[in-house]
Amino acid sequence: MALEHAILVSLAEKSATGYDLARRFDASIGYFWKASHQQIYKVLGRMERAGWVEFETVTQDGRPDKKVYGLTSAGRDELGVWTSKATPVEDLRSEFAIKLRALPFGNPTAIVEDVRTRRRVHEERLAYYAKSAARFYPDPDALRPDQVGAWLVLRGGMLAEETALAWCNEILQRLAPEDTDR
Amino acid sequence: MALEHAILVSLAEKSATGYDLARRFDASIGYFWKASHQQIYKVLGRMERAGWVEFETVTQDGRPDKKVYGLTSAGRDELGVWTSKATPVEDLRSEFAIKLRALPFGNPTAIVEDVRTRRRVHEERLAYYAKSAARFYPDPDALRPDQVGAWLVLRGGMLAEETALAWCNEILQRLAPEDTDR
DNA sequence: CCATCATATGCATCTAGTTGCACAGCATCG
DNA sequence: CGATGCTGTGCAACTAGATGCATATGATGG
Repeated sequence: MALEHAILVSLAEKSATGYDLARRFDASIGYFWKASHQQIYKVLGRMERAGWVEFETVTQDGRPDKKVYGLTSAGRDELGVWTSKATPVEDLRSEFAIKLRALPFGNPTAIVEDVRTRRRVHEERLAYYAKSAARFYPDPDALRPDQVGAWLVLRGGMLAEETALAWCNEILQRLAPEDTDR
Repeated sequence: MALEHAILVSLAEKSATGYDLARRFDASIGYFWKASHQQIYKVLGRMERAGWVEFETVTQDGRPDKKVYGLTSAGRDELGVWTSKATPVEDLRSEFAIKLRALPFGNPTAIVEDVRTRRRVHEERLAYYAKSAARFYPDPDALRPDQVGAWLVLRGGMLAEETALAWCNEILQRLAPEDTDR
């Protein structure tokens, strides 16, 4: 039920087409919640029928017509209702953890190799978030009030990637201590 | 596709009924991968048809009959194949992150209250993992080789909870600095 | 005596999300 | 000149997982 609300937030920040939303879900919000354009169109239709959003058809020349969606007052109300309810704490769900448990029954060298790959991915993501942070929030102690939420989300992403990285390093230290792994 | 492999690992450790597996998924493995008994029975059936597991029916008196499942050699092979392939790095997916982005459009006091609740949950989980670690692995520097995987998984859980906790504290420091939040 | 819990297995239904495919025009690159 | 990519919207089929319900027996607790 979170995609609905992710879209509400995104449209609250700025009206957009399904296509625009799909691109936002490839960036910014999408760092923490992925969605395909197919899924977005499907949910937008449902939200429109629920009266949370409405659209205006814009004719373009040279390009396909588009539907620009915006929030209705019911949509804004829903954001108030939703943020007033507690969000259940997510359960951990890591396929990789299962793989670690499979160590005694599987292919340890391949698993170590996998950890190295994963470490690289987390390093890249962390670097990317850090770059975004430096670019959009050069002075974190002087944020505009409307920036605080997005900043905290970015911080969450950085913390998560740092932790994932630290975990990879702990694993490598156990499983391949002979290698210089840092 | 991970539940199959979680079950394979669990059965590799020890043969079990669907009911037993469901209980394991309420504990140990289940800290990192939840599954309902319905889902487990469904997947066990599929795995049996695929030839990865086989069962022996055990008649009991006073209790319902049960099917004790164990790995076939094809099942053991599959664990080898699976651990030889890279596991894609999971995308972050946090409904709570969306809620943070909703700060300017929602109910800030309720959100702060939610963060406090979440902090408590993460504290409890961390304490629980730490207790398990102390109990089952009192000396982490002298683990048996077959314990290393499970230990590393537990470490991953602890790191994740510590990070979630740290994030909550950062958020509270921003949104409710007047409170003593530690 | 009734309710609930533990053991034990499963079906039916629904929803969110993935994957594949379709169509249409313009721009850009080789 | 052909291929690819961008803009733009969507349907169809499928899968994993969640939720609700069914059934059977024995033990325990109020």
